[in-house]
Amino acid sequence: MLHQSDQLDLMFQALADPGRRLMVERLSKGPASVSQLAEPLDMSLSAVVQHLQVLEASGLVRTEKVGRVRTCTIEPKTLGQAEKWIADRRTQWERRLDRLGEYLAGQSDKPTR
Amino acid sequence: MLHQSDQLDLMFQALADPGRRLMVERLSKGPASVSQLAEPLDMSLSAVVQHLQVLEASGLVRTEKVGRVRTCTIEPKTLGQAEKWIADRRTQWERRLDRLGEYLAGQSDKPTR
DNA sequence: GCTATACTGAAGCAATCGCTTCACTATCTG
DNA sequence: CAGATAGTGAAGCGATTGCTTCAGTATAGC
Repeated sequence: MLHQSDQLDLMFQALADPGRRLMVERLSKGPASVSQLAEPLDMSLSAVVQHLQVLEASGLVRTEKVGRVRTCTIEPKTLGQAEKWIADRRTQWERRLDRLGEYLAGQSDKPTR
Repeated sequence: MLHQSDQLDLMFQALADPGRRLMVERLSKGPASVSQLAEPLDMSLSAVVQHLQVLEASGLVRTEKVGRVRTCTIEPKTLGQAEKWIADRRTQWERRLDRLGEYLAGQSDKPTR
């Protein structure tokens, strides 16, 4: 079983590369073959396949081979997990700021008693 | 000037480490000193400082030194940028699925004419 | 069956990462 | 001033990354 934290490691690591992000951007427009993913990238096909393996291991992309072409699809659920982690931290911070604001407002309503 | 893509590289790279994520989680609850950030982590203070530099370079954390203690704060705006990139990809994919669904529904309304 | 296509796998290699230790510098506190 | 505290900086080192090339396999189309 894969721990939640390890999963996040793999996801963020996968997204930390501009080439891999480009692949994800391409896939968010619809499924694509390996060669289609490789086309805009200035590197060997082997390198692209290695990037693809990183994306697949992270769960961000699912692939299936039919005949000689491997078709790649985005996995929005996994993308959603990364999104949620970030959103949780951000909203936690913002709620803290709100509470702090209320506290300060309370202080100015009731000044040095 | 820092390109948008480079910025995302640094952010996702920064978030790809469990120790650094723990620091961000801690900071989302409120500002902290370097030693406070280090406390739950099983590594030298030097290592923590290095992680902190990664977080700072990514723009996710801002720090300020007063006297001998450096206080670290989260930067929710940067966090929001990473969140937005993910959300954009996910919703783009989901809109595509919706359009596909409508198309298929249209097909079944008007079957093999 | 022959050739082109679409990958696949392994080895190798330079660059970067995530630490460590050790030595050092400020800044409080009594 | 003497010590304790909080962090800084550099060197070093093994592991991981991001490629490359080269050699191979499995389909597809003629």
